[in-house]
Amino acid sequence: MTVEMGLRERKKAATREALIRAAVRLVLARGVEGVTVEAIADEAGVSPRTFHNYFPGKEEAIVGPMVDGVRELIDAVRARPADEPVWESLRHAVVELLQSVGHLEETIPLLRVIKDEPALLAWHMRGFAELQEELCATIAERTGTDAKRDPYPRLMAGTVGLAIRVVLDLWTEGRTDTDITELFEDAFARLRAGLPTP
Amino acid sequence: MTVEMGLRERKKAATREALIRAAVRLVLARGVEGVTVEAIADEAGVSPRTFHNYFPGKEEAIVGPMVDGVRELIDAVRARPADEPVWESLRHAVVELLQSVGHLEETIPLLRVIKDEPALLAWHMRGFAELQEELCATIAERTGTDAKRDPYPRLMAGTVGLAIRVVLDLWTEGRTDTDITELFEDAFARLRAGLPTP
DNA sequence: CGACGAACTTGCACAACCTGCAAAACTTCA
DNA sequence: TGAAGTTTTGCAGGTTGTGCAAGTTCGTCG
Repeated sequence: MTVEMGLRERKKAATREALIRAAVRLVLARGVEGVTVEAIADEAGVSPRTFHNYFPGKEEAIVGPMVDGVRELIDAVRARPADEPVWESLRHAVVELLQSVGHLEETIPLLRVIKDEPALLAWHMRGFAELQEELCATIAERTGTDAKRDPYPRLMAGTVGLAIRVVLDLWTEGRTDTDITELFEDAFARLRAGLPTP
Repeated sequence: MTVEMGLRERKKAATREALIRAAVRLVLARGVEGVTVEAIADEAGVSPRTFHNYFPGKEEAIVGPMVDGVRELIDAVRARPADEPVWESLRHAVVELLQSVGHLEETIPLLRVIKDEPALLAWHMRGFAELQEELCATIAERTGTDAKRDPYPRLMAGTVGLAIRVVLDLWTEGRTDTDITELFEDAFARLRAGLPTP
């Protein structure tokens, strides 16, 4: 995947990474209101102006990890064998993603902060919307449907997004001790079955 | 519904309404970037400071109509007979809402602007997230499930939200000439059937 | 190697945003 | 009418986000 990036692009990626890390760390420590763009830039060792070359605002940087995760999911779906049923491709890709989630100790508090802060939640949701749009395109491609007219690929993409979101929510609230993968499999299966009353 | 509000509250509601109208009109005319809070406040006949007493930023005002629509949906669901199956209550409530949508000529362009502007899309999606949370509570109440542990009410609320969003998207892009209500019924039915391949 | 062109960083300036605070205007109720 | 409570408004001040131009670093070709 990471094929021979020149020093230039490596540096750029590193800066982006550093900014995201700094943003997340500071927000977890001081809360969203207690963090300024200047502080994040400082922590990452660049000027505030440079921060704005990477992100329009601090929200985008904080939500950064999620957006990156989204990219991975899309790639994972694309990497599945082309003759596999779409449902299965999606299920496998999500499970892979959930199992490879690092920083669990950091992810949960971050999700909590996001949920509590309207501005963060907004950008987080937008990230999901983006995911669904790309997923939709991928699905349409696979199934040979027309994403512009047929509701099918959109509904499918939305269903996957929904399952992920619900599982993440439940998991974040910590009311369940079930494994997150299992939680997802359950939710996904229910949706595939038309959500029968339990 | 509007039960005997004193002059005070009526004025407040009117101001809010005026601000939303002003915001939407200006945005449709000049685009998001071309509109300042000051201009919106001017158009509505109040001071900029007053604008901020009602909305934290212009995004919230622009997305206002959608949020209000959400409230109506929740009320409509609550108004359905308690012994009706939840699926049916939801379906009826949404259909009622879709049929009572006024300002069609204004709604479509507004949705387009929202879709194109990241900041607006973000707040719009957040509005939907709010909807789903409230819907979830209502559904949990109806079905006697525990929204904190059981994925069921969340999945159901999410499914409804998904159907609405997909239909709105398709409709906004204007690629279809199907009636929006019919579009929704179709999407909803598919989801209830577990989204079979067409 | 060396030097040129492209890309990235930075400071500066500026307009807009948003919030707290206190004074003024208005509504409510007795 | 007058007291109590609510809303509007101006002001002050910190934060945000972007365009521009100058400086710096990287890639490449002679």
